[in-house]
Amino acid sequence: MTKEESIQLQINYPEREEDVLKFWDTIFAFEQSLEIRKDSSEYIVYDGPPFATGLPHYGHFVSSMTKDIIPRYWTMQGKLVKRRFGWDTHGVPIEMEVEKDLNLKGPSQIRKYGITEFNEECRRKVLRYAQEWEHSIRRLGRWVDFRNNYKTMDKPFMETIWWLFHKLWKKGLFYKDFRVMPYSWRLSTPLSNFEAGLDYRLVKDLSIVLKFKLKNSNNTYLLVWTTTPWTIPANLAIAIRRDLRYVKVKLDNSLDQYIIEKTCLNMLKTSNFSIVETFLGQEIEGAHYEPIFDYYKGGANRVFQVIHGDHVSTDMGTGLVHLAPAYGQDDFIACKKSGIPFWGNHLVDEEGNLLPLNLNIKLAEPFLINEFIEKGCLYSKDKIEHSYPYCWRSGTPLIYRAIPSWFLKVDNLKDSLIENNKRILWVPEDVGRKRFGNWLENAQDWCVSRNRFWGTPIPLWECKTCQHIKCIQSISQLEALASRNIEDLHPHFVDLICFSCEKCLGTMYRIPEVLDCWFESGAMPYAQSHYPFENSHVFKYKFPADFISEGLDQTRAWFYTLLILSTAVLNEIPFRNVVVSGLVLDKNGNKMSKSRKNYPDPLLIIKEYGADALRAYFLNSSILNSEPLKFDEKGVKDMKRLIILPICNSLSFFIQYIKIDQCLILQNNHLSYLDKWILSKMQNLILEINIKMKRYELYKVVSILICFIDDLTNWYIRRNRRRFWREALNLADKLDKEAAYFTLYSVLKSLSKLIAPFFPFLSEILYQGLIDVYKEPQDKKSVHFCDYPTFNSILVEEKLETEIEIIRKAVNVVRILRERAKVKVKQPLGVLWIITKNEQFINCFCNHVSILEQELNIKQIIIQKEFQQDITNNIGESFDVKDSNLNVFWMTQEGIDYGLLTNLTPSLIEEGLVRETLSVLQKLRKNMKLEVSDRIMLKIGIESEFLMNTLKSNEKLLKDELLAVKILWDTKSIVVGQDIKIGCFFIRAIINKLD
RNA sequence: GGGCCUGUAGCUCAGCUGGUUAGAGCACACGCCUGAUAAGCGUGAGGUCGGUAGUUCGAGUCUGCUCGGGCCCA
Repeated sequence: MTKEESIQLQINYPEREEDVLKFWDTIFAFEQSLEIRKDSSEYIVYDGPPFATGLPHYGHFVSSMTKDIIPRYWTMQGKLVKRRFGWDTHGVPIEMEVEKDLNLKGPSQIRKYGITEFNEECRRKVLRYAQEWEHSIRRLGRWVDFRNNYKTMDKPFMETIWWLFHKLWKKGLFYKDFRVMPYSWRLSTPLSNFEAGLDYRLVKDLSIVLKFKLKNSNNTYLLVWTTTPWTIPANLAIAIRRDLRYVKVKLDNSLDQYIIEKTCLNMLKTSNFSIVETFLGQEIEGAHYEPIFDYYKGGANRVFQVIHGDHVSTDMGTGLVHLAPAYGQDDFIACKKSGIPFWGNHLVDEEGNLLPLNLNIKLAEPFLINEFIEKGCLYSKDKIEHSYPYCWRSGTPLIYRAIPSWFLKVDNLKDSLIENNKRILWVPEDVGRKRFGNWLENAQDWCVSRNRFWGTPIPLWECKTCQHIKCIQSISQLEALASRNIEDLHPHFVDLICFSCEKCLGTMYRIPEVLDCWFESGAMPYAQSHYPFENSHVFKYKFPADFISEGLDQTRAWFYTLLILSTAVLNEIPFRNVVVSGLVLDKNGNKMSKSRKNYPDPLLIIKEYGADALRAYFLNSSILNSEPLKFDEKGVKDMKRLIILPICNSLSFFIQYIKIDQCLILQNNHLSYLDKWILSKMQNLILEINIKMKRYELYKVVSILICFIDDLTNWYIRRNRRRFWREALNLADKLDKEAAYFTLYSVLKSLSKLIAPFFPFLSEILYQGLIDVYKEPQDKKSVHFCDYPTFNSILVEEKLETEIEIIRKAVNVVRILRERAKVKVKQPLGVLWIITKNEQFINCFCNHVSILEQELNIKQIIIQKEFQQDITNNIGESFDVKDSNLNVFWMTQEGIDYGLLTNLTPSLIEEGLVRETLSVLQKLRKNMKLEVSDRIMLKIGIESEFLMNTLKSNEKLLKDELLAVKILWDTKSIVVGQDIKIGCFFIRAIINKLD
């Protein structure tokens, strides 16, 4: 590698990554990495399937990275880690998109258009970004099998879903009930909660307070608040909260007494009243009242009474809330808890007509108000402004409506869910213990049916005659019943199939609902292998997963459905370890949004800084500890600077000199103490990273790595440069040089393997660069085929590490002293006193006195227990201690006093000038982009006779250091060029490269 | 409305079980170093640790309340 090439490596690093991609292709690296572990035990990872209806965003990059690091790590640990990509293909997003594309509004139009055509359109469109996904994920460096992928719409996948459904059906875990859902009366269809959130508008609505007469009292009324008068005919109960304080008030000018929550008294239109009684809500719980309408009279035992409702608040209204379980989610839940059922006869039809009046609910409101007035039960009428959901397709206000639905009983699973969850390692712990734990504690039955078209049909056939229900568990079973082949399991195929009822010989039709697509992703461990129809013998090796990782938003989604299904079917945990990632926000902490374009294209970021820089950025944040990340391009740039470039530079440094030295014998018999030190540091790094990885604390890895890189580049390499370049004139020098090469080579080699899981490209570049110059017998074609480095305690030198730490601190202190004294490091100084009573420190400084002298450019270092002002050594010209004023700067740190003598002697000044000149001329060499081994001819022009003499008397040194074959001395004015400042003098210099 | 997370320097964040004078990186200013490094190192300025009330000899840390931000659920 030439200098030019090494610069290329840094500047075009992202292009080098692309070379690596090509290299991997040519050697079939991913396939090969699996092949070499084919006889090993498996480490199982599951891929949570994403939707390919949009391009991958940063969140996907984060989880793709995580799902790459962990498999790479465990592969290098000797496991076989198969990685299969999965696609989610069913659900609301794709149906909505296709509806828009085909300009269809709602189910009736879809039916008219044709479910077959609609579903086939969904099938065509759902994977249209799959290519882009594959490209992005490949560019990120993730190794995953796209070819052998699974899709939730595949026939085998869907068949397993049926089998699973049947299994739970047999256990009696499904039941039919109502679920209150957002409902568009304009389109006559329930909407998903997601769709309901699409169009919230600020609107003015009626806000009325009604009087409900308490039973068995002549004049006591409950004051009940509502903003939906049209639901009053469907009233079944009134909710209070047990813990709130209610009052009974008596109006001054009336015999009426009203019950209202104490802090809601301002809802009374008058202040002329007196409080008769104060009591807790629980005291009127169970009280019966007289309904305003009698549509539901006699419908059930427990109707028309006061019950507890968790949702009752005092912010608005009266603290008493009207409940119509058919038309409100809270209403339904509160009633269900109190044993008040909704039995299915609606007062509002599917088009939104209030049946008793045969008028649309909104148009009916004025008539209802009149009726309230006539019945004498309207207490007050107002308008309030609030936000209310509208139908995103038709623009009409949504209502809530009880829809017949199928539920999975979670209640009897709850204890097992909680127990099983304790066996899962969550990162971070709190998400599992608290967030997920609490969610499990309060787990509600899961509504698994959806009123949609593009999904896995619920495999239930119902007899039109006797309502008998049959659950189908396999394609062959259905084929037998239908006496024909079934090519596909989507509704537009299987809904055509009916057969005769085994009970009454009536005809059985499939129920219209499809399954919640979360059921499908939760069933992915079984369905991806078409278990148990195929692969049943290997399933036990594929379950549970050792590892999964997704975003925090999956707590109640994928993580939950995986656990529910595995608990229900096998009473097993579905995964042993899970890393929960946070959300990627834009630079300012806002949600990233495609339409606002408030973030840079991920592929452009990769093109600019490299995939490994992006990976390092994510890895270094706490996003893998579930915390949100404000994405900032600058952070990616920093990672390139702190990790990518130093490692590239270390490699090019090594290669540069080893190429010059040509013959190289790697040996380790003459290691210097710094060699031992960096090797020891490397062992610690190996140990720490392995610990973090086994705890799945990925977010702690990068900071440890950055410290090591600093040790390597800013101390080991910098301190040892001379060992690499100096000519080895005798055997000792030669052995020393070899030791240096050996050390740096082996450290970089270990580093390449160590970082391979995290930075697959950088590690490959490093590894290939190393084996290109020297190949060891155990070397592999790719770094990713290697075993992960293991900790070797024999190489650990604790005492040495401590000593170097002390020395580095001392160097820093004295640098500060120099700065305060305003003396550059280039200017040699005579004496440094280090005063300490600590024996350990004294030993340490004595052991490494030469390193201090070099680092600090000081002639004599005096280490003492007490300060004694005797300068015994000759430091060029001896100081006249008695006559001259010693100028000493002092500083104390950690019990050590440092005293820096700043008096300059002529010889010190001379040496400083020479160093200054050398530095300036080296810079000139560098600016000319000379190779480090290029010989030059130097022409130098100097005005000052003093400087001229000084430099001339150091001519040999100048020639050696600058690789100058010849130096021509001249007066400054003769030499063409810019003035260069040396101390208080000026020179000019011209460098000519010799061939 | 509920659960969880979060609030520390201009920005991004460390600060474990309470314990001297609250740290790092970026940015800024100044300086230094360089025979790999389009790099690196040092110094400086900058904070009533969201607010408040408590517990304590002692609170950024624990508790209550409160304000702001986020995610999920309703």
